[in-house]
Amino acid sequence: MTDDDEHRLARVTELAKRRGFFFAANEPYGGVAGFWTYGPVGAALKRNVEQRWRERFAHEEGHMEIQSPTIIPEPVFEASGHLDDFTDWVIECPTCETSYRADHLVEGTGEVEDAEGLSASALESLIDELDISCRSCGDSLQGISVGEFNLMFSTAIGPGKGEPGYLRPETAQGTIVDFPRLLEYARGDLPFGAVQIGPAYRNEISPRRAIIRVREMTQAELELFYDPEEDEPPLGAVAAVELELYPVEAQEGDGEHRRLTVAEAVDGGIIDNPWIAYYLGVATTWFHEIGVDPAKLRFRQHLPGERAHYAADCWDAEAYLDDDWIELAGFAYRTNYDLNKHHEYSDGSYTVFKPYDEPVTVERATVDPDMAMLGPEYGAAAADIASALEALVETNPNAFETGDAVTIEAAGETHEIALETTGYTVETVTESGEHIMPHVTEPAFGIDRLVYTLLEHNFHEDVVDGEPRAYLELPPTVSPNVAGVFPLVDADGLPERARALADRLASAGLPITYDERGAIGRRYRRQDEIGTPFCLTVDHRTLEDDTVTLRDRDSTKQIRVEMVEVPEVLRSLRSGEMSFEAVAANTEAVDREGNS
RNA sequence: GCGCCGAUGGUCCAGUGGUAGGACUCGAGCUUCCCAAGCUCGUAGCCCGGGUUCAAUUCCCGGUCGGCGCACCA
Repeated sequence: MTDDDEHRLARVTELAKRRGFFFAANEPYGGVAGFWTYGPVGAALKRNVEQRWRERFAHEEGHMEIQSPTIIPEPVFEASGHLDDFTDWVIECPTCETSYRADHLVEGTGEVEDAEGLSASALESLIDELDISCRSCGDSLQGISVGEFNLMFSTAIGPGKGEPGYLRPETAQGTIVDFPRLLEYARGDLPFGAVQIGPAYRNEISPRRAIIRVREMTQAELELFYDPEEDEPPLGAVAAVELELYPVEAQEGDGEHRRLTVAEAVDGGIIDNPWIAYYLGVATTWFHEIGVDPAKLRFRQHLPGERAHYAADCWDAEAYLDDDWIELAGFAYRTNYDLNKHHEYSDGSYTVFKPYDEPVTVERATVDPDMAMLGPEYGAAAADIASALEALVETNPNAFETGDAVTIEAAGETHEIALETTGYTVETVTESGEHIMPHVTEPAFGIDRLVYTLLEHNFHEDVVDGEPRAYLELPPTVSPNVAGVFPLVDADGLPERARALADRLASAGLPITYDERGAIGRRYRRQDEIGTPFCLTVDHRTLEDDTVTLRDRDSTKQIRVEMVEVPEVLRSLRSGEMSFEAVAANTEAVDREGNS
């Protein structure tokens, strides 16, 4: 094994730049940190990863896919909590210029819990009162002002100062805010899911490590809306999937991973939310299929203090990359937090009508205050009195059953309201169902990190015929190309035959690349480096019997395939229906010279 | 944001106060003809701005970008 775990980030990044996976954007102008361009093969790889995700998490689950805007007006984020919770309070030591989160400093004294919600001035006075000093140089931070830093990119919508808006920090909010429409398309029925694949933006303080930590990323997020009382995931489908888990109790305890099946994790109470358990099972299988190394994948539960403001529980899928566990996806139980907030802040209704199995008949006390009487009598207080009556009938309908008048407090005074003025009645109503607020469980994937993971986990070096070789062991379902098509030599009419084959494959929708330049070995190596799983070579024997050699990237073995069968063979290799070994089992093997 | 280190062809590096060299890659040709062979030729570079200097890729200052550490990662 010549694989070397040293400096993998540097070597993968070098390969990525040289072969066109990704490179820093806007380089001719010096570039700005955290923005990357996907080159020709990188864009193809990323597109394939997105497509595999779409197939698994939207199509196969029967969910809808939408696209919402990336710019969202401020009120949405006021409701969602991002405006407050996405803002950090920052204080900088004037002596040594170290900056801190002001709320963390205050919390660190043990005097105040949860200082995050405080205002800048409140934090400043606390810092003064508690006489907090710089952890780094020890100088006092008294009298230093607290500034704010919001991780959302702000912008202005429309001319002039415009309406304040932000680039979305997650695709989720765009999906959740349009819940009322989505419910309509789901024909009012729970559970249903809506997915979105697209860009999200975070003004990271410190973008790092190539495309691992960026300011513009692509997310693939699924919002699953369900009734927590009734709806259950199809756990049976993933019950036997083995998960590498790192729950809170392990992180705080022995530090060991727990290897459990989905069923064991649910039954053992390790994973509380069954939907999260279901998606961890689905994701595990999917990660393995697209080329994440199973030995370098785990699911880590968020520690209580680590969770986002909207999450009741959260597990991250983490990949071991560059000597570190890096988050690839988050599986969050968002409860009804977001829907509740939008229900309250917006004009929309974020509830679902759940019919009962049988309609129920109930007696209900109601009031219908006679404003024609109350208005002239009480003037400005009339509206408050009406509200008080409505509140009273809900909390204590008996108050309307005794005597000819009810006594209520409104606008700071006590009033006696005649029973007939209240419009009090007890009616018999038939209720056919109730309005409930769905809960949301959200699998959210960072596509860029996943693409990087595939490169790093599948990067290998070996020796073929005495020459070192670098290759990417990408599964055929995600590799940028499925095959390279070559003439063995640039002579004897072979290029024409090879070109015709390439054209035919391209017409059949197969992503292939044609190359006739340089030595054949060099062409193989070039394809190895971009992860092309197969190469087809037209040689002199092709002219006699219409067969070509099919070379396997990982083993460098070759077999001969009938030219007419090539499109179907490649298609089944691409889709994963057939492995190279399976194809080779019924096919003539050939040696390095292409001979039987 | 802070600190340390770095930035030279497409890639990886060497080097210099008088505008640079190698390896690989890439292109043309010869040769070879199933795993980065060989030969010839060619294309192509000193991150940006300011300062010092007759002269700066080189020295100084600032910035940008990158790596690492700290902080941050809703």
